[in-house]
Amino acid sequence: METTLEKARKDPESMKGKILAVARRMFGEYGFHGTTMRMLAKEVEIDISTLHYHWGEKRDLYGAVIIDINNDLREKLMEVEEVIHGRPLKERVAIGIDMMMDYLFEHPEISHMVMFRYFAKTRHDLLMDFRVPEFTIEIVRSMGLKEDKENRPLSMASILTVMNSMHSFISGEESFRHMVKMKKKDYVELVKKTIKYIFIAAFTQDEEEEK
Amino acid sequence: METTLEKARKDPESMKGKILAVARRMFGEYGFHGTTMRMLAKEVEIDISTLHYHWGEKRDLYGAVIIDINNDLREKLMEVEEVIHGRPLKERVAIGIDMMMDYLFEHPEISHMVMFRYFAKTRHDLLMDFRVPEFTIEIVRSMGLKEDKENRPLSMASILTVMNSMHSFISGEESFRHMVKMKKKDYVELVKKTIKYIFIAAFTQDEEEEK
DNA sequence: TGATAACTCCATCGATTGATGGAATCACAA
DNA sequence: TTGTGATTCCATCAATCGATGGAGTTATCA
Repeated sequence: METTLEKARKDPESMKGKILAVARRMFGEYGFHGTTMRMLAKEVEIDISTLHYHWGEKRDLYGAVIIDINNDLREKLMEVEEVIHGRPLKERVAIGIDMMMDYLFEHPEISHMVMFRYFAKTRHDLLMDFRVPEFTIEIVRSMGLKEDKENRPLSMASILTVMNSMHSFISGEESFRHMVKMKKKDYVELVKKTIKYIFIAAFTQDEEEEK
Repeated sequence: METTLEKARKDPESMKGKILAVARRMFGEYGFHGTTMRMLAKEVEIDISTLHYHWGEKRDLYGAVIIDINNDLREKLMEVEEVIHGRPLKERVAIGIDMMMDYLFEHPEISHMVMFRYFAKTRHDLLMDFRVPEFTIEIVRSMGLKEDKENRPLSMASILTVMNSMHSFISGEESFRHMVKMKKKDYVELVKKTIKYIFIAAFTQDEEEEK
């Protein structure tokens, strides 16, 4: 049976699709409690009961948003992996960062949602998680970092650090861009440059030492 | 005249002080909309109207929390600066990270609140900001990073990256610790080790090249 | 001791929240 | 056209939200 989420993903122009898109954006900006069903309804220009008709209760819609973003992230990561496969480490890091940053800047609600899930609690238990553990391990493998028992935690934590740094600059753009007084385009370039500046040096330091 | 916040900071055992401490923790965990006045009252074991008696309306209390945390952060940064002053770059970075991580792990609500202010919006306008721009510039100066017109944005963005990485691992401990399957103590050590592994290499790469 | 201020809680308010029943409308196959 | 299911909206609900008035209690000091 086709689920509501599958319908919404297949046809973004449908009512279910429109609602899902708005929910991604609003839940990302205001969080679960900060977003009201009436805000969502008003944004889609429908009645609040139409919202419930399509998606059931609030937490179901929120859960659908998380699953939806999980799917998007997985697709993107696989795409990145195909491109960087076989290249030298320095290139793998640089290309991976560039591709992910371009993608996340186009879909900032992904970073917003990920940050919210990591760092905020909800009054009710919403037991739906991003698949970050699996993703992290896959990236460690894809990047060819050390996976022996000794170094595996360091590798995983390093990947988490670079992912979090990306999400931070995307999600916190409003705060940080004002801070460096830049226009959108320059901010994007600065952030990409900075993250590559930091993490290429970090990830290649062992290779450099061996030379 | 002594403000309510000053009283609360001066005497943490007073009712105002207790409320402020609980508010820091709860607002940090659940955010502005996720925290209700009744939750706070219940946690302090007082009536909700006693809450209003001491702190006025909700956004005033929230604002006091932000100012309070700003004060704490400023004090800590000055303390770090005193310690690292005059040491070589590699030591400045290592000590700075160690001191800040120890401090933030002791007061995780600081990281929670900072993350919330960066990445989440509220339905109402709460125009109170952390003094991150000033702090960032001070750290760039304290660390002795390049401040010429060419490199200043990169230096600021790099400091933002390391600060955000620290806050991320503190605030996201619940998510990330489960991911690496570690006990608290080991997690703390892993995170400190990882951040130093990454950022010492990053911040000293220009020096290394010059050699 | 008595007067005053500071404090705490009970009861309650109006506004907003998530959610639903049912009538009206639409799309479309028979 | 007619009938049927899908869709949309109006009206409304109970629950919860932030906030307040006022009575009762405690602390302070002359």
